[in-house]
Amino acid sequence: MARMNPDLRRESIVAATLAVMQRQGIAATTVRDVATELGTSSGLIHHYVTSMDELITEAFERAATEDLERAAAAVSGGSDPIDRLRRFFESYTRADDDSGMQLWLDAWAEAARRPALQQASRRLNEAWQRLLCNLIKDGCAQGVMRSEDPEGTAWRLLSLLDGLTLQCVAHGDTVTREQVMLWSHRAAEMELGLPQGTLA
Amino acid sequence: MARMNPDLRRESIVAATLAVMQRQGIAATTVRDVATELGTSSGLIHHYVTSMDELITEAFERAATEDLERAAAAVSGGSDPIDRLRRFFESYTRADDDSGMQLWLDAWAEAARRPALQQASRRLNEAWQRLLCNLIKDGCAQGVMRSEDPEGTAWRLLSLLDGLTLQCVAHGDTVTREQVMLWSHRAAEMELGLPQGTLA
DNA sequence: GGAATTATTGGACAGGTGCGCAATAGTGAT
DNA sequence: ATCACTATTGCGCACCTGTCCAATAATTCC
Repeated sequence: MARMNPDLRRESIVAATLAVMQRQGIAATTVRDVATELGTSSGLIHHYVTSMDELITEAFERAATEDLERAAAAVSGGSDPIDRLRRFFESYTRADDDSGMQLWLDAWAEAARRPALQQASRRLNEAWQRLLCNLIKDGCAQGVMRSEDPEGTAWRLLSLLDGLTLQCVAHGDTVTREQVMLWSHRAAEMELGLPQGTLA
Repeated sequence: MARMNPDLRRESIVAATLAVMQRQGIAATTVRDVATELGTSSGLIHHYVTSMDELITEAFERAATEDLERAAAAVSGGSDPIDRLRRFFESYTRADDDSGMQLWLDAWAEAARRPALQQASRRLNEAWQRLLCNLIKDGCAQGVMRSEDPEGTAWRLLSLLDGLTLQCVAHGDTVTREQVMLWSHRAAEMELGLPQGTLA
């Protein structure tokens, strides 16, 4: 393989790791698979990374951070709090792609056994909650939403979304994507004192 | 190891597998670990079981089925629908033990890659939903609960519980057990038209 | 140009994996 | 007491795992 700028090489290794993780799952991702994905030797991976655990954590962190930033960007483009909330739900339930949620399922399951991964997973989950929570606080300040406990409201809406989406991704069709959308919209309307159908 | 009745031996193998799974996680459960747990040789396991996948699926199915039956028994001991619903929540959030939920996290993550496990996980998830759904229908028929869509209500309450409990188990304390209890109670009261505090 | 640096290779290492199989040792029937 | 039966053993097989390291090749600096 052609010699490459160290920073770019590191990038490409993380990207390849992520691709393998999404295809095979976190637990089944090996150094050799990453090397093959990249078209290089396995020794090269360890020249840039001290352990497999570190690499996996970094790849997960990268993917989850990008998803979060994409959502934050979509939200901040909204014209008002209601519109921003609508955009939040849209970017959370990306109908075209299960692999993002599958990665989260893997991370939650592995968290108990991989401290570094747990830390990353926890930090990013809290960041999602904060994004939603700030959005709600804004809506309350502007008088278009009502919530006695924005922190709790954010956790409840996020957990409902997680629980419902989980059913879609893990089991196929116990719950449909349309139901996830409809039900989480209605829950948000109830929680925030919005007229039914506001988010539809 | 002493010779044993084949049926009992099979039982003991599944039980040992479950113990290892709860300690180390589904993905990290090996034939040799099960044999050691049991105090026998690894060859014996394969004399009763054709593949490791089959064994793991069977052990998960066993554990989840027992949990479900325990919950069903607790529920059916309730004096009226409200009491039964209270018992449902109590048996779902067993504060003393994370290992049950950890097993579900593992199962949901592995489901996409292990068809047999997916089938079991899905079937048992649906059975939990049915237990709750029947409880709600009963309550509606007796006029003490209100729900336009018991099926959907059951999925929403279950998913909220899953999403919240997931945070407890995977991340430690992003959400506390008290919050899981309080918030799921309140959600049920809202969904079913019960006065606030009915389930406390 | 030559020299120093370092990205990259490919294989060695110790250990772990599921599975299969001949040999052994209990058990119950005759 | 001898038989057929089978539960149980313990090891062998081929393969996979993360990690390490000497050798090689490409690059940069002087």
